[in-house]
Amino acid sequence: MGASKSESFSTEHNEMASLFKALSHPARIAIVDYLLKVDTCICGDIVNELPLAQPTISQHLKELKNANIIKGTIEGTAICYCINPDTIDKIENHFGVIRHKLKNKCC
Amino acid sequence: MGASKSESFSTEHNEMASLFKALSHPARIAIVDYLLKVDTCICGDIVNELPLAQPTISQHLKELKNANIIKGTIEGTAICYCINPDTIDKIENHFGVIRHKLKNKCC
DNA sequence: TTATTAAATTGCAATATTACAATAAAACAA
DNA sequence: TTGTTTTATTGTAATATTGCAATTTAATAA
Repeated sequence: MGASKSESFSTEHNEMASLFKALSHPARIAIVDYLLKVDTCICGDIVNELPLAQPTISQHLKELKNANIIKGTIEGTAICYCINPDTIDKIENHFGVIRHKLKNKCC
Repeated sequence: MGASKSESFSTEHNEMASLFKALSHPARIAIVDYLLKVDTCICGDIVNELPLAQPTISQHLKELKNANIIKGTIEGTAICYCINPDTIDKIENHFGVIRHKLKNKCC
């Protein structure tokens, strides 16, 4: 068909897939990387940093926000985006579990 | 347009995005999960485990293989798939770096 | 050789994603 | 109020992904 059969999979599997989908575009990886580089949380200049138009950046930010990977705080006219450490921990932990399960295996 | 402007981003950013894209579908998360559950590396019954047709599973396995998340070994008529620990380490390390960089920040 | 079994490939339809021009909305300044 | 700045939304075109029936390939067995 074309639509992914998400209803056939567990909530857990769908949630992890959604998190990874949010990170599955180089622009969104670059945005996360940029947010880590900038000391102050002042944002909006992400548009100046990346070679994409403002609506495109806005769309990518929305997806990162929906996935809880970043948070946005309104500061006057601007919006201050920053990374949500909880979600980073969640993903890192997922791989920690995988690595742990792998320990008892050969291949 | 529609195509992602991957040439505008660094190799590093594109590589990480590719890894996450490979994990951005619940069926592929479920495959990885299943490979972790099964003691012996005997595979092919992934098709019996998941509610998807054989060609669809084959396609998902191909994507996981291309991303180096799993490896396939030919065993007679069957193919034995298993997880590539190196790639898991690589991804986990990526989040380790992020978490480390986050330590020196507030939000 | 002819089955049989397991997995990959092809072709196609349905749906999703990406990118951006144009526009709108929201907050503030003059 | 009118302007300015910043971000979001809408609409649309190009491209990518998903899923599967039908078929093919590859390895082995009879």
